[in-house]
Amino acid sequence: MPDLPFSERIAGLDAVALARRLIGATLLVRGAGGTIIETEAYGRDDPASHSFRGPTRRNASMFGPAGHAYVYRSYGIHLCLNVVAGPGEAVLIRALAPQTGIELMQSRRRGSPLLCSGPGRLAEALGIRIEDDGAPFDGTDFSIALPGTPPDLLVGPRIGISKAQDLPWRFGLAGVTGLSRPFPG
DNA sequence: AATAGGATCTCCT
DNA sequence: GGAGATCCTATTG
Repeated sequence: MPDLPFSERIAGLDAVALARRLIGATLLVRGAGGTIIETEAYGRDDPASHSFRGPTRRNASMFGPAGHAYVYRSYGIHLCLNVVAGPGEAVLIRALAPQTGIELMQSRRRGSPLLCSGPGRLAEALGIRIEDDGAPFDGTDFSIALPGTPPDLLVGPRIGISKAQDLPWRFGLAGVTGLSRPFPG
């Protein structure tokens, strides 16, 4: 049984479906990574999404092919890593359970024990660069392996947004440490 | 434990 | 000019 490419395995999923599917997946970026334990979905007609007002230079890759990266600069300082779903839709990767390349990630994080808990920390630990915007998850530099069986999910409202705060579009892996924040409830 | 300020990019009004 | 899908450090209760 040949593996289907990642882009074909997620074809047709909207951001919410992809955000749920990515929990428990293994993300590797140039030899560093781990298990995805926290994601958020951002939709096309979603006031909290960068795509809400249509394409700009920054968000162009959100309107590009599904299964590629959308990397943007946050608050002028940090980078954040997303996986593009349908047109204008993406999934923000907010936390990993580190597994591979831990020493490399520790050195990039300058000894902080919080390696990959939070989108900015995760991007720094993985060595994400702004030039990675638009890169495919095809095994060249970026790869994602989806989990065999669906894990138990935590669901809650998204973090750090001021609009559409009621949507339960944040997802987490149940029973783990390392989430960027606890889930309510 | 909680709060406040700084870093300084991209888009919007 | 101001806000934002953030994080770190310092200071206060």
